[in-house]
Amino acid sequence: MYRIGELSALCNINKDTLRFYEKSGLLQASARSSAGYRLYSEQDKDILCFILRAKGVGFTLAETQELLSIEIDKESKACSDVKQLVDDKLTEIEAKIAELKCFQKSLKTLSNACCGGHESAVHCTILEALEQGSNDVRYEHSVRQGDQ
Amino acid sequence: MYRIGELSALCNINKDTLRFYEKSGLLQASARSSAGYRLYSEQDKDILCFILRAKGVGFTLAETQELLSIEIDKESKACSDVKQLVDDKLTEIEAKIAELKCFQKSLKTLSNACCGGHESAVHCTILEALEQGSNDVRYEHSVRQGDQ
DNA sequence: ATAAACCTTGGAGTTAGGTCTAAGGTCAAG
DNA sequence: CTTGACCTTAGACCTAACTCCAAGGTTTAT
Ligand SMILES: [Zn+2]
Ligand SMILES: [Zn+2]
Ligand SMILES: [Zn+2]
Ligand SMILES: [Zn+2]
Repeated sequence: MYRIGELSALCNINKDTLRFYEKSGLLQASARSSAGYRLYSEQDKDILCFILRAKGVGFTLAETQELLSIEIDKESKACSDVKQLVDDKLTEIEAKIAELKCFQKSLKTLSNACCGGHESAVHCTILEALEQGSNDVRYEHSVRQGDQ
Repeated sequence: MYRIGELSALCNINKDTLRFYEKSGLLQASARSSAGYRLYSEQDKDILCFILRAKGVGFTLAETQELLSIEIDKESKACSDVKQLVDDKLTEIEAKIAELKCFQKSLKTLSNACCGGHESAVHCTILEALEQGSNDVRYEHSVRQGDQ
């Protein structure tokens, strides 16, 4: 059995996080010492690793909880249940990627149009674009690109 | 001059958000009526649009504040100041995209290995991968892929 | 004159995932 | 028998960007 400090060191996670997971219903220590110290079994450690791996592929704690409840009662659950969680997450992640790529594209356009020099920002195309929301970004200050 | 409800309708934003922006130091109404109602000028509206556009390319309110402080005092600021903000944001966004793509790749691997059928999840490769963290995902249940 | 629709303020609540603090109990070494 | 490292709890605090609420004042229309 591991005490909280041992398990946290072993799995490279904050002790408070472990207590937080307990409070959140993700991971209960399977025993307590006579003094009330949490005692984690090998199986508890395995569950923690499961949680950390789920987190490592992007699942929230609530989703991890769902996965865990399937894991604990595998026999009565189907592959489709598990795959659904993964595929939903994938859809969500892909939507986020799309949004970020949209930001990226806009930012690149802004960055490319700005000379980035030490001239006054009075004619900065970035500021102009944010003022007017125009998409026809023109190059400013008659400076050739490529000096960056 | 616009009252808060007019400006919020015009720019499609919650009135509370406008008050929140004021409290955050982003946008002050340039006048108040005798009854204490906020009165926004055309210029205030322009600043709000600036804020919303900055938000639209991924800037946080704090970053937008920085952009705004440059915008307000353009003469003494340089293009490099503005471009730096954009490029820093771009770097941050690209890091996030990279992280999400990593999640995406892992999730795709998991999804592809799972049959997604109505068999019991006892031998589900997704659960196995999360239990053991193995990367050698094998296909389960001897089911051919492609029936999805 | 009264109801509906508007506005004000301060402050609390939300989500997610922790992180930290205070006040105190326990355990092993020297 | 004391020091230091460890553990306990409840509960506050953090970020970000809102969103909502209560209690009350104002404006406008009928
Ligand atoms: Zn320039
Ligand atoms: Zn510029
Ligand atoms: Zn299967
Ligand atoms: Zn499966």
